[in-house]
Amino acid sequence: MQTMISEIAAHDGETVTLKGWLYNARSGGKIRFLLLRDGTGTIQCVASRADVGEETFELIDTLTQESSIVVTGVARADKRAPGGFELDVKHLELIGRADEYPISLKEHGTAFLMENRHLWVRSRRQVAILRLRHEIIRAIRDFFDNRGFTLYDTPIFTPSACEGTSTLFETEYFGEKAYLAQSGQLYAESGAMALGKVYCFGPTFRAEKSKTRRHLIEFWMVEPEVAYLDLEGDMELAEDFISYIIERVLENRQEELKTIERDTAPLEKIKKPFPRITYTECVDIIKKAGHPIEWGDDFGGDEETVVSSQFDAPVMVHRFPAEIKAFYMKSDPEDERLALGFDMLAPEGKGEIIGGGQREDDYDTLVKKIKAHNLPLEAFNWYLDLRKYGTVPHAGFGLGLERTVGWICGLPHVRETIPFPRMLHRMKP
RNA sequence: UCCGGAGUAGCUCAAUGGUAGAGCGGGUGGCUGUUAACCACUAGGUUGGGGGUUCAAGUCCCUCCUCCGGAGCCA
Repeated sequence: MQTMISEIAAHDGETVTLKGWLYNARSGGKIRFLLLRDGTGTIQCVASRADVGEETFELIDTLTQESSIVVTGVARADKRAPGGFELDVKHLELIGRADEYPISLKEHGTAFLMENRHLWVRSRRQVAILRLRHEIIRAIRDFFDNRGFTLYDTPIFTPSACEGTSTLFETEYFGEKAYLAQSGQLYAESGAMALGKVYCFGPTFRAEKSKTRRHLIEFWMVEPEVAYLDLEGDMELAEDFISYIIERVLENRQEELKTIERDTAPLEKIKKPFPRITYTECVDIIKKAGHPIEWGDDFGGDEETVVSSQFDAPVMVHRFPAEIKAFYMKSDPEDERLALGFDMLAPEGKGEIIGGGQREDDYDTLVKKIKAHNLPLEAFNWYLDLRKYGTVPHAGFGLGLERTVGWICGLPHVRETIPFPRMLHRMKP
């Protein structure tokens, strides 16, 4: 029977079998220290010539880093051991001898680590980050599932753009042009009219030549869409959503946060309600900070940081100029120049993690907006049907998973938040 | 795509235009409590590719490639 290293404390004094990989080895004259990892943790195994016998002792001296081994021995609490417990080895079996492992315990450059991403994921830090990603995904699903949302999977092959602005990956679909989805939103809107409250959650693709610490070419996005919801309700939903994710991570993943040396104080400070400020107020804040900006300009990374650094919690900026926002956004009835949309900016200068808002629900207005954005009307016939057959006010948003993971983990770059990041000019391994 | 920086041993980095080096990793040996162990010895190089200047180029010039950082666009 196999015992996982994370559960070793429950087996103090017992004989257990651990299965894993050799992380590091140190030797004394007649004693060997083997650091074993199994994906749940690491433990120091101690082997003496007298305990394991001549043959096994010599085998141990030939073990290379990352060789897979099965070790049986007695678990024992020991202050000298990293992790508090160690294993007195009785038997050791070599499963697969590793070739010279490229990733040593010393420092490496980013390029080298990215080229060896398939091996890099074994390292302690990467394991912790991937577990945090998993926790965040589970929290996302639980949040919506517990609130009566239905998962509504949207297609990845799509016949046309949903926003004219971003660049799409073009591919071929049995002789027809097809594009990889850059958002599931328009399809999710059809789900809201069928099921009331839905969300889609999947990979999305943007062929933008973006080369920054916040961009991936392929990234995961969760997009809720709710019938009979307005902008204010949408912002409340987003605020509850983010609060829930943070709460879950702090509750379940202290160990991993410690491993990656994340200071949790900024996360613990996050409490509802989140600040809500209008785009127009934002422009004033940015101007006062000495950045040149005019009403009507979109925010760059620096501008976002100026705004978000003024608050402990994520800040929601709403009512952007309609001109710089997508065609499907509803205009503010109190000021037609404004769109009923919002962005949520993460604290600590991590930038936009959510974009969303209320959708245009009037048929004629939507047709005008599609035309004004120079988009082909016929591609949106099905979408316009949603306004033709029982239109209702509705709203939703999209959350970028990798940016959220990067923020919560306190990482400077999103490339470590997904097992195999697809970036500009990098598709290997 | 634009602006900046960098490519030297498996990895991280040194080397005034004048004989390419260290630490780690690998190999061999030593050590009974190591914590990225330590000590000794040892192997390991077309200095990113191509062209040029020079008596002489890792070093200077041109060009291409790759990577890193930033900008724009966006989640």
